[in-house]
Amino acid sequence: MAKPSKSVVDAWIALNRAQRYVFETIEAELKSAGLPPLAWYDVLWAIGRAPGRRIRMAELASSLTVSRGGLTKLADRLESAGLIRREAAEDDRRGLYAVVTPAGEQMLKRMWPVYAKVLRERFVAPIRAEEAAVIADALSRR
Amino acid sequence: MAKPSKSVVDAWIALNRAQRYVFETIEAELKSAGLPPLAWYDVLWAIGRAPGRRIRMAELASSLTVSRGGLTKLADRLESAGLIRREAAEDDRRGLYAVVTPAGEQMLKRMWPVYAKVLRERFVAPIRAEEAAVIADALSRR
DNA sequence: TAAGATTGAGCCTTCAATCTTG
DNA sequence: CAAGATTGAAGGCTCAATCTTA
Repeated sequence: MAKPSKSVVDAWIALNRAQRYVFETIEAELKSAGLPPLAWYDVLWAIGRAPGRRIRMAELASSLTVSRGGLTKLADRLESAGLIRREAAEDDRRGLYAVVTPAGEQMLKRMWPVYAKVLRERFVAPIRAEEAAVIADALSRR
Repeated sequence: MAKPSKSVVDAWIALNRAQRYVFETIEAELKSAGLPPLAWYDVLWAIGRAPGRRIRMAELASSLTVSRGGLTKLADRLESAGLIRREAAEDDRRGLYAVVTPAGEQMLKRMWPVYAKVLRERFVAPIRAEEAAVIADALSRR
């Protein structure tokens, strides 16, 4: 029974370290700029991407790979901060649409440069562009 | 000011998805085999790697990239389960060494096949070996 | 006063139970 | 009864405060 070779385990460890390192740097930079955590960016971005710039809670949860209960509470925090709104679905009274408010749009624009800067300095710079392409391609293949 | 190109952001997103996917599969397989979470494996493995097969709490924490407080509690759980032991350091009465018990060694041996199987099937198979090498190399370069 | 380790508070997440509507 | 969403309980993490020894 073939075990994963050492280099594969190394790749897995490296994947974890790299992910953690970049993520923690982004979080630290956002915090020191007085901005909300990356998870908030993801929510705002995912809603904005959806057709009609609105999305059902359940669908948003699965696109963010977070549990439904988790999204409900995450959305509560964003809504308290005035960055999103939940609107009743006109055709299905069980459902809600998440929508980005103007303040949410603003926040997205303020967060992006910080986020982008970290990706540029800690992800693009140390990892060459061609490698990034290989990684993106390989990791997407599932 | 150059923004990260689309492919770099794609690589970052892919990195996150891949890491999460493999991690969650490992956790699910361990759980369904009645075994402890991956974090426990990491602790046991890190102690076993250290010179003398023992390691100070603070050093263990930093090698696992977890906070000291977090490690104290994680170690509490492993110790309650009889997998590790904390021994007083003979030369510095402030310090403790974490040591793996025989039951801990056993556990490591039971967890590895499950862990390895997921890496083989979900990480090695979809990502080709040469790519894994590129990824390991690129991601380690920091 | 600093360093090793632990503790308590607070935050965020998941899971299972609940409520409402289809 | 099933599906969308929320709620409460429990688990685990971080941070700051604390205790002990150097």
